Amino acid sequence: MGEQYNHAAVEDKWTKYWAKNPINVNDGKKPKYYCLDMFPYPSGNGLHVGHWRGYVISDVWSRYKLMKGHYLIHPMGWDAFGLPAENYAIKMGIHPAVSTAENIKNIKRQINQIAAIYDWDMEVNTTDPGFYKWTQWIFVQMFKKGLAYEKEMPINWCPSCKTGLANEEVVSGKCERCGADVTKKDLKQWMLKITAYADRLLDDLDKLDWPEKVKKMQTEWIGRSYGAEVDFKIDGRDEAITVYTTRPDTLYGATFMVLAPEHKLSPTLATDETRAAVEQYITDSANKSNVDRLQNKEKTGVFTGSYAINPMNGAKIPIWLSDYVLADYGTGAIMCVPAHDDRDFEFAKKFDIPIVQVIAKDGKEIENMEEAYTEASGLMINSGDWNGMESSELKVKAPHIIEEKGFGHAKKNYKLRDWVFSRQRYWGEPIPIVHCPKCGAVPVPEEELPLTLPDVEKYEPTGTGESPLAAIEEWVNCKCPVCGEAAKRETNTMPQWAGSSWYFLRYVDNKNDKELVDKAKAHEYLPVDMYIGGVEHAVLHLLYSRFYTKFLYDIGVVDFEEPFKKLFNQGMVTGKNGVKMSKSMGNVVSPDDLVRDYGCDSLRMYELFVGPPELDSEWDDRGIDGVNRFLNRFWNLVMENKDKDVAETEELKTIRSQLVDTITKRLESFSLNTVVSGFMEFSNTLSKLSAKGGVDKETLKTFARLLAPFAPHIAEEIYEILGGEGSVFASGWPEADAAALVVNTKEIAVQINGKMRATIKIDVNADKDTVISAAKEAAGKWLTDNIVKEIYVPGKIVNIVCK
RNA sequence: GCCGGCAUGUCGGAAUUGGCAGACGAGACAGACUCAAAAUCUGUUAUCCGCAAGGGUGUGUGGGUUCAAGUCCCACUGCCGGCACCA
Repeated sequence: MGEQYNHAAVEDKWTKYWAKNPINVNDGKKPKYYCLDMFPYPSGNGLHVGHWRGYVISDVWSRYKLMKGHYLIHPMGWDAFGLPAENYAIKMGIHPAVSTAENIKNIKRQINQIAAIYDWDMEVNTTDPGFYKWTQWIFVQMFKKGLAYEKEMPINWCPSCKTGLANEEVVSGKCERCGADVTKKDLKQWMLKITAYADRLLDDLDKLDWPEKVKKMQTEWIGRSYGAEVDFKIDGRDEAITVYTTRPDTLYGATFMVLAPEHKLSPTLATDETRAAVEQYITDSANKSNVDRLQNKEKTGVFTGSYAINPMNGAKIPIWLSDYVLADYGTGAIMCVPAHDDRDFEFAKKFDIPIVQVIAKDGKEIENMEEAYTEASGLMINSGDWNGMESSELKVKAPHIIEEKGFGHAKKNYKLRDWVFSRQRYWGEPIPIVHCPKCGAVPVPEEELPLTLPDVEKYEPTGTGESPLAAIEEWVNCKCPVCGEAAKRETNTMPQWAGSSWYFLRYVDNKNDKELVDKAKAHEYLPVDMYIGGVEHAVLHLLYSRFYTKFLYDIGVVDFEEPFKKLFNQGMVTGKNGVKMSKSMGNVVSPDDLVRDYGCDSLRMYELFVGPPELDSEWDDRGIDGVNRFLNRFWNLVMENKDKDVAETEELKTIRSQLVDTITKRLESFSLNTVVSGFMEFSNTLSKLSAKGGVDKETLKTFARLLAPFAPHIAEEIYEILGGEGSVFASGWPEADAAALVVNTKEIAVQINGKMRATIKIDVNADKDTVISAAKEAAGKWLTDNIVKEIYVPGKIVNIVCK
């Protein structure tokens, strides 16, 4: 037997070789393949084995594409703005730029241990002024197109972080980052009008090769619905309350209305008798945090004392206030049809409001209604001239009827809301806007970008809602770019999402200071062919990136509308019992020691072998011994056979082709865990053949080539030992010999009455009678004289049914 | 509550999509090598009955379709993730 495999020496040798002889080169002829990882936030904790897994998956896929003859775009960068660096600065007094740079250094070291073929010439960092110049530039373009606007609105306020939060950052009423209960605060906020793109964001999902799950989540997040806006006159006043409804067909059944307490008409509806109660209810709702409002399932409400007129039948219906109506969806007011809506039904029952059924169930009116009838099908009743119409048809026609009658119109609505884009924080891109007393909000001229983030003494949020930047007078005070008069800079910064919404465009032209990206380069290398990352970004990051790309398409920066053609979500790696790896749980496994003890190749393969890549997997350190033993066994197999000059037999040729076929199929279907087990199986088979007579070099070489994307170092070494020319990655992806894959004999199972009783060897081309009689012979003792049925599925199975 | 996903040996997980359940690996047990241990190699390892040959049972639960069900259908249970009164 040859020398033992020394992973440290071999891995070091090939790391140096690749540095001198790059394997991913653009000769201008190869088709490009852009494989992108979701870039990391450079946390001080470094990477754990879960982060590693995503990068290994993308590297295996990239190397496979490389061997298939592509030029790879496989870049890496840093999403480095954000709260943790700032909080660390507050705690330790270290500038975020300093701690971030340190963290990047450490994580880059860890990423290099993976031996992924990232092109570091393409590296980007969202905190680099040369990068955020363009993040700011995009904002200015959006401002010019009216997509960035200021709005005074009640925003979510985290009293602990002392900062505003986007709706998306509030998780069940609590701050996404610190877990504190979120309250509300009125602040002037920069907003991005993502809702202007709602239809395109929804409709274009069809074009994407993404997991259905993610598409569905985005669809629901956008939440498009079709209905009508209807005006209800307030009794005794000239004003009307406009409501949005998806069920205009049930208009005759509207027996009351409910307004959100925040609705601007709410305070005006109170009468002398109800004023105290109404004002109390409005105050209470305003003070309630989102948590209380959500936890209290029991509906609350107060009658205003005012009435509205149902425009269809002229009925006087009471107007109520309740916090189950949301101020910021639809019009903040609803018409209530208790007979056909669960929530309205519950409310009507509780407050004893009449219930009028307008759609017949099974052709009849329901006696003693106990729950709302929510089906949109059935004939209309109690509905004047609509009686007898089919409700599902009326639902479509009603908006037009209403429009003709002049008290409403058809309307589309979305759950998607505009994006709150300002943060009262230091560590983010300054929003490039100047507030001039005369000219209003004016963008910083493009030639003055980047508007760099100044140094501050104190990073703490001010607690008043202002950013720490507000304290730097010489930065805040400036001249208006339009009129030249004294003006003040915007002091809010952008959210972390700003940079990550477009970074993938910058990789291919990361040093360009004239344009965000050169058009020719963007056309040549983009869009991204494969995007790999965690499912936690299914909605926000992926939706924002799609929005940005569509906007940049509209202003002619790029010539494609969707950034990511294919998406793969890898599962999480958890600790024992599926517990998420976290510092506080003390179950974080660092890859560093494993790389040192077992080598990069072993860890790469174990990251894949631990479970199906798309599912969560429990990490168990002991499992890595299995793949490590496999690599050593394969090494020993090569050592045994390298000088033997074994002739290629038919059997070996068949095994070789099966190996290529199996690995390629599993790899193509992203079943990376079974690729690894496939390697083990074939290695075991070859070991047995080696003991008998030996294994030919061509087979071992093919094995090494297939192994290369997974365990690149050992594959290179073995390929070289076996006399391969140059890098194994230049050898192309092996092809299976179709002729050798054809098998003539096969062992199949024989079932009697569905129970497996024997196996027989058959000629795959044998006819049914031949196979059946062979089966009868093999399983004769189970047969009776009364044979009911004989089934032969060619090449698969025999089943004989007898009584 | 709604929408997804999952459920297979002691453990992680396979099963060509309806065709021999438990591949591959971990762990455990036994043996070889060794003064000894580690490493390595060989074997056993779902479960029940049986000395054995052999047979029965078995993929969360209950039913169904089928020659044949881990896989399809119906009902249910448990766990994980997402959304949370969206009119």
